[in-house]
Amino acid sequence: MGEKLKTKELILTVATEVFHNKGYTGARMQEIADLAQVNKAALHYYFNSKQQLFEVILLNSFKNLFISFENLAVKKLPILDKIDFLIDEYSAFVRKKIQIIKFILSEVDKNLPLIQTNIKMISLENSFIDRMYNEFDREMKLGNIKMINPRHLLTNIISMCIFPFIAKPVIMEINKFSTDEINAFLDEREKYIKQFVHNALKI
Amino acid sequence: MGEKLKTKELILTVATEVFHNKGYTGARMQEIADLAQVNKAALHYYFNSKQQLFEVILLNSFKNLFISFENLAVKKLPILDKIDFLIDEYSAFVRKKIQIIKFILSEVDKNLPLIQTNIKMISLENSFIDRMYNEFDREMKLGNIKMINPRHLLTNIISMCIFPFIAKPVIMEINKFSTDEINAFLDEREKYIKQFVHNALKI
DNA sequence: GTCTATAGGAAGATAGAC
DNA sequence: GTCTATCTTCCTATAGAC
Repeated sequence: MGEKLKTKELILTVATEVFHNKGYTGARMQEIADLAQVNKAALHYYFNSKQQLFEVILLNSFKNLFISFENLAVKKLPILDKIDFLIDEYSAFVRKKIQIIKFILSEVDKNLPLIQTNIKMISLENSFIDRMYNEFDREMKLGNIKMINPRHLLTNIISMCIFPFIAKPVIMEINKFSTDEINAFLDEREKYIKQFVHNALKI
Repeated sequence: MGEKLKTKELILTVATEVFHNKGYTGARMQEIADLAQVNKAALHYYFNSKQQLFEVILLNSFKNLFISFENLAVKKLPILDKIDFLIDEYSAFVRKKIQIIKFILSEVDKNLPLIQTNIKMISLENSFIDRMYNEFDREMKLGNIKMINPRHLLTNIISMCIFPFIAKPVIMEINKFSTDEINAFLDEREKYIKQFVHNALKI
């Protein structure tokens, strides 16, 4: 039984890799079987169909992304320092999980009902997001930062942290960057995002 | 001869639609033929292979996106008003071209050499982007707005305008928005992006 | 230039031996 | 539980008639 669980998890691991890299329509059951060093029949034995295997992986990926997000350490810091900390955490997160983020963004549209019916399993009571909104609200009312809709503030920060990594090759072409230059540009972004957000929020 | 050109362009039009919606691996030559009301053989007669048809469409799409970007009206306005104008233009642009933007972002990675060898055909001398950078520089030196690396400033603005539309369903789930709520949220974003950028740049 | 017919192969899925 | 062999369907591409 130990061995059996191992096989199923091995398939899931390599299938995750393949789906993340190729997307649903680009993924091939044969490639997954080869990488897992099992036969195609084993894939169907454990997961019934490509669609069902994919759904397991999409939901896992979505949950992982959510949980990573939720588990961002929330140190007790002055609000602007905390925002700096968040920008560092988001940026590190994006660098590490860029492939999953791209996968989710490209597949989520066609599978929204699936995600919506399964999302409730993820506890979202008093979530990290809600706590951030509350904290933004409190600090604004205390007069520590400028007034701004907290949801748009967080959306702005996340957009600035994630989008350039998704659009890396396009930004590269627009700016006529070499490979070294685009990488240096992405590396220095945290500094400029922090500066930008500070300027936007400081009273 | 008139009719022949028409057929080729008809195929190109419907193929563009299909590739934009399904991506390369999801697109089917049969579907393109059906929508164009021609036979599959006609597709190969005009474009030789799926790959070559795709490459024509990817390059066209990339050029169109570039050109739309370049052709943004550059009215003579005070810098902060001009930035407001740009945010409006970018947002309208994203709303109209979201499908192309997603297509480019998902396909550009695997086809970077193709794009790089063909990008030179697009004139980029004294481009819109470069003129914006120069204008940002000038206004900063004049003391009209705060100092910030112009490339990061433009990247910040574009990220805030585009990313929420790409991540629409994810933002919807994170915020527990209904369909109406997420649409209202996206509609009101321009206002908050402008406010945010103003706060970040005003001396 | 456009069609029918079909080649040739790859894909997902299943039956049945072990 | 894992395999080989095979089915069926689908896909890209081509040959050849008109």
